[in-house]
Amino acid sequence: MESAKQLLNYISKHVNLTEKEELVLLSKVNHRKYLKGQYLVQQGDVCKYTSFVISGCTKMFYMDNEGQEHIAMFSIKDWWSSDLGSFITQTPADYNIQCIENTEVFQFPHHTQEELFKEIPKLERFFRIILEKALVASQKRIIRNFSLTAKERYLNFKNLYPTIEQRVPQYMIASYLGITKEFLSKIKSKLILEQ
Amino acid sequence: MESAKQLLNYISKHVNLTEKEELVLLSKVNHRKYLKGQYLVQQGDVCKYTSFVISGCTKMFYMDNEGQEHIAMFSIKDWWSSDLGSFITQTPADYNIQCIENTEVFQFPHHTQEELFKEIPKLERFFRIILEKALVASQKRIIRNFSLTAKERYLNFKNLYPTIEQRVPQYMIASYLGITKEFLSKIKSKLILEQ
DNA sequence: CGCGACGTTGATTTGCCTCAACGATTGTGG
DNA sequence: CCACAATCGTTGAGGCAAATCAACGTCGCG
Repeated sequence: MESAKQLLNYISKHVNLTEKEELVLLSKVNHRKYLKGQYLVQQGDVCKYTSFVISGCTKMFYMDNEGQEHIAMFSIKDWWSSDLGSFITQTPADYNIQCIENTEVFQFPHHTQEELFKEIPKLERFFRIILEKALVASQKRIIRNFSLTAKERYLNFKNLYPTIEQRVPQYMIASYLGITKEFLSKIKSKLILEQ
Repeated sequence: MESAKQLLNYISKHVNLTEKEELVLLSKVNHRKYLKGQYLVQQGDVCKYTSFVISGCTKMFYMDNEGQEHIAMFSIKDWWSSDLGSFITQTPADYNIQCIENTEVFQFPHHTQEELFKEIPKLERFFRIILEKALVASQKRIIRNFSLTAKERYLNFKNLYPTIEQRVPQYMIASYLGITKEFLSKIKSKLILEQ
C-alpha cells in the first residue's frame, strides 16, 4: 500500500474525510524517511512535529543525570511518535526520539495545526479520540508497573506487543520494563526452565 | 463562587463559549453531591459519567488479586475523575473511584456526549486540549517512577501537589507512590533527621 | 472508657541492581 | 579469509532498597 493511503486508511477508522479534505490534509503534512540511528527529536530541542509511523520503529527515551536511558515507548507502523509535552507547549523536549530501524513517517507540523483544525474540524475529533486511547494505555501502564513483578511485566509486554518483542534488542525491552538487561536475561532463563 | 460558574470559568480558560452555548452545556450535565466513602464508579460497573470536581477529593484505585489497593490518581477541585477506559468503550471498569471527602461534581453523561459535541463543536476542542495535558502528565509520571527512588518520588509529589499531601492520609499517598505505608513512614522520619 | 483508624519502629527477607567476567554473533578492514 | 572490535546476551557473587511481618503508640470518637 502506498504510504499516503496507509495514513488515510488509519484516519478513516475514526472519522470520515471527504476526498477534498484528504487532499487538504496531505498538503499540510510532510512525508519523510529516516535512517536507523537518526533522531526525530533530541532532548532540549523543540518538538516541531507529531509523527505518524508508516514503517520502521522508533524509541522515545529519557536520559537521566547518571546517563541512563529510560525508554518510555516504542512506535511502530500505525502509531504516533512525538514528545507531546514539548509539541503542545513548543518548549524544549524532555525526551529523545530515535529510529532503531529505517523509518518512514508523516509529520504534522505544529505551525499548521490550527489551520488544519479550522479547515477540517473533524480532525479535532480524530485527535481527541486518539488521545483518549493513548491516555487509557498510559494509565494502565502506571498501574501495571506498581502491581506486577518484573517477570509479570515482561510476560504482559510479550503478550501486548509480540511484534515489538521480536524485533527490538533485549536491553531496550529491559529499559522499557524498568529493569536491567542482566535481570531480564535471568527472568528469561528461569522461564525456560519452568516449562 | 457558585458551582456552575466554577465549571464555566474552568472551560473558559481553554475555549470561549457564548452564553447560549453555556446554557446548553449546563442543561446536559448533572450536578451532584457525594458523601465521604461513596463511590462514583466501582470496578466491574460501566463508567457512565466523566466527572468534573467542584470541591472535595476522590481517589481512583485498582484492587489487585491479593486485595491490595493501588491508587492511580487523586482528583480535587478543577480536576477530572473517571475511568476513561470504561467511559469511552462503555465496558466494565478496571478501577474504583471513591470519595475521600464529601465531594461535589458535575457529571458529563456518556449518552449525551455526541449531542453535546454536535451542538457545541468547541467542546471537542476543549476535551482534546484537556486530554493532551493529561497524557503529558501521565507519561511524565511513568518516567519518574522508573528514574527516581521512593524518597525522590515522595519529595516530587509534595512539591507538585502540596494541597493533596496535606489533606490525604499517608497510607494513601504511599499507595499512590507505589510503596508501603511503613516505608513512607521511614522516609519521612529520615527526612526530619537530615535537616 | 475502649475501639477503630492511622502512624511508627525494628528484625528479617527478597526482588532487583551493580559489577565483573565471559560467550556468541556480526561486521569490517587488512 | 582471518583478526579483532563492537554489539548483544549470559552467568555469578555480593549489596542495597524496599517489602513483609509483628508489635506498639496515638489520637479521635461513640
